[in-house]
Amino acid sequence: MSNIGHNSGEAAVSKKTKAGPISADRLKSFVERIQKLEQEKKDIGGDIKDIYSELKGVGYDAPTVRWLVKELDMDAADRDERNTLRDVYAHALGVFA
Amino acid sequence: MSNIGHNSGEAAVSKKTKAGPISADRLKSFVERIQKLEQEKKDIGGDIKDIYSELKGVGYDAPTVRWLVKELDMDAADRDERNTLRDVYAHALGVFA
Amino acid sequence: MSNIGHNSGEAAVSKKTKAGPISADRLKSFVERIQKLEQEKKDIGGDIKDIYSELKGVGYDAPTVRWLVKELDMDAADRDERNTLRDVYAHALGVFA
Amino acid sequence: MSNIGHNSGEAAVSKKTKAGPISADRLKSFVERIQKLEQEKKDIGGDIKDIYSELKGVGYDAPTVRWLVKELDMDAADRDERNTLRDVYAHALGVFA
DNA sequence: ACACAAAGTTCGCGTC
DNA sequence: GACGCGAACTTTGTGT
Repeated sequence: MSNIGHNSGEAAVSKKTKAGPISADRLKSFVERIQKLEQEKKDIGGDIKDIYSELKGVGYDAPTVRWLVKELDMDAADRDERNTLRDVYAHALGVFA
Repeated sequence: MSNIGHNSGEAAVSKKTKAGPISADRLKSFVERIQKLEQEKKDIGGDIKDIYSELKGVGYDAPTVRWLVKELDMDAADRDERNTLRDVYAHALGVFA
Repeated sequence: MSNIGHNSGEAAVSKKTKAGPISADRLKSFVERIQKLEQEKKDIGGDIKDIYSELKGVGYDAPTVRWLVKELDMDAADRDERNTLRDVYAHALGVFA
Repeated sequence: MSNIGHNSGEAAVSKKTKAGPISADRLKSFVERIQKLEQEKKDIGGDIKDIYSELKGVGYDAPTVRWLVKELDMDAADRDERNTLRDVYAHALGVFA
């Protein structure tokens, strides 16, 4: 078997931990790239939040605008079918007449 | 004032709906600014996801890297105190000895 | 004041860690009560999921039913006002005509 | 039958909307079952929140207890492997030494 | 592998 | 001014 002295700890190792040579430099590079992007994403999130604040400050309703943005983001056909379906179900129950 | 008797629609109106003159143009402007930023944010989210895929492809464990990034994002002092507290509680229960 | 020289570890301790005598028994009791409730909550979640599966199995659309349940859970007046507001905004933008 | 010639809305109907005869009674039954369970779930959620309030009131740190409960819920072996992996990654980066 | 749904965390708001 | 409450966003897990 000639396993003397090396290969220690291979046998019982789960799939995850056996994942290969973990290069610290490579890991560091990945982490830094992610950190950078996370920061940008966070900044944009802040900008969006600012707009909602501003908008609310001049009398608009933020939740409604939020809803608007989401609806506009949807495909028109999908939205129509979804709404049709909702109507069918609501009428079946006799609610929201 | 000639407001006698009708008081048209003011009385029962809730705080939200009375919010003032809703300029369509202004609303449109707000919506578009938000849409633009949301798109950018989404794109960055995609980039981050790509990095995790790449990273996983070369043998790293994504959840662990995610954990790393989050830990690094914390203030060192806060992290230390949090960990100390966790140790105290765990030992109080006699678990994770 | 006679505080010279001892007082070890009191000064720099944050508000959180100074929180008083941590009784292991009491902590254990709290934890167990929470665990029990979490388990029940999880079970109910499973039951709900089963119903959606069943419902889907006989031809209903799960997302739509989900929407229905949520709408029914709302106060009627709130729902009406929300919908009115949405209409106003949507028409202001000239969308979803 | 008087359905000659129009075949109203069958042809272009998507998979979802063609889902079969929607019995209002059956739908109602499903909805009510879900509502009941959702209510119970919500109540339990409230109970759990109460415990955290109580616990905080006598000096315990809620986030730490939350963490404890979650850790206890995990399988011991999984937790160990997760921690090992975290150590490996942290040391690779030379952080949290 | 993608999308949907659930859970946890965090942020803003109203209250005391 | 702080605390508790509620909503919103993010992330994790699951089912297709």
